Amino acid sequence: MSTKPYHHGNLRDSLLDAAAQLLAQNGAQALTLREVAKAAGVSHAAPYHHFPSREHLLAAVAAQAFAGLAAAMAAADADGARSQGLRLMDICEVYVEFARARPAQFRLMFGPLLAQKSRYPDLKQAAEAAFNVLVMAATDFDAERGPELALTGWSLAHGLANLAIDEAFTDLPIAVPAPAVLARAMAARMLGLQGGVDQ
Amino acid sequence: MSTKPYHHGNLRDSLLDAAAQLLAQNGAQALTLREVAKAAGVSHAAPYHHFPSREHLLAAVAAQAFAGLAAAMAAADADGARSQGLRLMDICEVYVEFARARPAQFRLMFGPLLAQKSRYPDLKQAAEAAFNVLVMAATDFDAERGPELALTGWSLAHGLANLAIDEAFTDLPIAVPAPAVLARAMAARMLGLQGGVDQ
DNA sequence: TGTACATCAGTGAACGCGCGTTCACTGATGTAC
DNA sequence: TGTACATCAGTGAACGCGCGTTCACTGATGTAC
Repeated sequence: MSTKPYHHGNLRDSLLDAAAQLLAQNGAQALTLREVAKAAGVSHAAPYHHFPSREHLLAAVAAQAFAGLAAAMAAADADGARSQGLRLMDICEVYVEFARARPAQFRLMFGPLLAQKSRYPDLKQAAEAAFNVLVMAATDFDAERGPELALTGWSLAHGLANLAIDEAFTDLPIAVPAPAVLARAMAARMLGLQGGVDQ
Repeated sequence: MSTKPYHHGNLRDSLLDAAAQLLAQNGAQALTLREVAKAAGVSHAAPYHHFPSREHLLAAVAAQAFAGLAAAMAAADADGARSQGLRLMDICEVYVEFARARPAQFRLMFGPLLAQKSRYPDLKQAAEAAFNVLVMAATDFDAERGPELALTGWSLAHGLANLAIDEAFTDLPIAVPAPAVLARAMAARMLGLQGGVDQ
């Protein structure tokens, strides 16, 4: 494996991996096709055999990220030992922590660059699958108000996530708990629960 | 005034105006110093007599935008005929509508480009002033839980605003009310009010 | 009121840079017979 | 099993582009005396 074959064999996946890693390091702005190709060990024109343009590559990276977010939320929802309310709080916390752990991915997923998701069917499908995890969990909690709760919880977690990764909470004139704590407390209040962290 | 004097007289303000307009049209990404200078009717090197760099110009634009947001929120809070709860709902609605009316400005204000606001004291001050409007309104509603309510309301409105301008609500498998309606309903639920739009 | 002169606010040419994308090409692979 | 050949997946040079920034300059302004 130390020799470098002319044909890579799995270049598409290698490019995606390299892009995801560069994205995490430098942000979407600085993610250039040439750097991705270099990180994958191929010439800078090679990616064009696998992606029609830089934006298509970014869309594929975003789709993978949505799959990861959906899996993390589904895992939080699957812990059957906890009440459905606590599971929803878990989901919100997972959402916020996902953003904090991968801020550049998170911005790419929801940001303006890929706003027209209908241009990338795989991306659109992945985004909807993630949202559906939340809708179903909220419907399990309250069959009637499910969609409304999902929208509210999403807004809450999304706002918190964005404010946290954009450093809006630093140097604020009031005391601000850690994002994960905030996420649970806000979710609890939204659900009409007592709002404690450990119940 | 139709003649063009060698000395502009008020170029700094003209550049800010031109930048704000170009920002609204094309987004921060496409806002180049050269375009701003052209829109203001000067050569592309002239801005350097007023701003040390492109980023400083953007920071000044963002500071102005924060002042506008603070003023809009303060106006919503100043309607003394309404209960403090309704005023908080107004503030949330104003926040979301501000984002929808000026999405590029909104992204610039909170986005990663200007995340380190301490590098731009005027910007930092303007951002804090806007936040303080919300904190004070929340404290008027509930003296003890003021800061907590402000953080929750901010997250809610911020998430809603971002999701709305990033088109996350289009083509969703569930019905989604208009952002302004959502903002009021979510704020009402957060405050423990009955949640109607007109009360 | 004039005048010398420092300072300020413009101009326009030029620099270096890295980017996305295209192109003709070449080496490797797979398959029909 | 061989062989001819189409197809695929790379290479590396080149293109055009627009950007932020720098620089020497020049015209306008203001002020001390």
